[in-house]
Amino acid sequence: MVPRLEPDVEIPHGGLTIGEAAAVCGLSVDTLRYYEREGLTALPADRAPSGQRRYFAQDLRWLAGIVMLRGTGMPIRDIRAFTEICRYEGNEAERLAVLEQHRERVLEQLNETRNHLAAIERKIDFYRKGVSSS
Amino acid sequence: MVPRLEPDVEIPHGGLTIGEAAAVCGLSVDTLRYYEREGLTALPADRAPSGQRRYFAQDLRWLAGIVMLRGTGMPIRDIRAFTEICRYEGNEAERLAVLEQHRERVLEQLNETRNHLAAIERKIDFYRKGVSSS
DNA sequence: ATTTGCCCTGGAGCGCGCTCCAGGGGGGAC
DNA sequence: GTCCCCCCTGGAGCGCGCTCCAGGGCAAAT
Repeated sequence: MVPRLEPDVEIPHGGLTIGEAAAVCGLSVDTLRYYEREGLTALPADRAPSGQRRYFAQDLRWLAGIVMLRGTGMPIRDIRAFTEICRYEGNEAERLAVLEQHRERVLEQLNETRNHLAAIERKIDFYRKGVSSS
Repeated sequence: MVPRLEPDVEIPHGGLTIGEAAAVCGLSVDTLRYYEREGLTALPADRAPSGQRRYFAQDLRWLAGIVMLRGTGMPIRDIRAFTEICRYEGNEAERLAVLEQHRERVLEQLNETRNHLAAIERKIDFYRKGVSSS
């Protein structure tokens, strides 16, 4: 299952079920529940009278953010910490610091990947020459 | 411990001990033994008469390759398979195919990371404006 | 009324990639 | 000799991020 972001999805009045929300953000139902248990959601999901979770636009937006952070390798525990500080207002500077620090790590990682990739491409070239000339 | 490649390292006549080799390629001693057990080395490492492993230039070059593949996210089992086919000669085309396929995956992953990163940077900009204007 | 399908919870299980440990063996420095 | 440090093996343990399961419920469709 590939996480993705579907920014303009029609949300019915009663909200989306967990299955629908999962489909929208490209996560599994189990993962969504797991994230909630782990404190990665701003608030526990709303419940229908029957006890089923219901997801609304802001939930999906938050989830999209989590998908980005996870997709760039931020560990669950760090996302939990970030979520934690996002619960209160007035600490935007702190949020900014977390994001900027994460950005640095991602850039480093991107760089390393590019270097490794270059090495792999050198190897590919090597084999291409060998294969084509044989 | 950060994996790295140290292409021109002086190798004494008797080869490097596992600790030295680990230091050179930026892996732990345990990891080196683990890789060998898992069949990620071209051949089991040479042994000194005492039974200790000894690493030579070609071992380090092979390990550097593994570091690149791991560093770009290739799973252990795939590296094992690749190592397997590299044990025989005459299947350079197959090796090439594996590397090219891996290259594709890495490029995809790189792209996704870049997209997520862009989203994170938009968020950063958002907070920067908010923070600086408050 | 029964079937079907998705939902719930708590908790166990799993695949990955190491990492650590116990128990033991050189082998060089002092 | 005796430290001390690094090496060996086999096997257990671990942190992560899910993923799956049992046992049960609601509710719309047939």
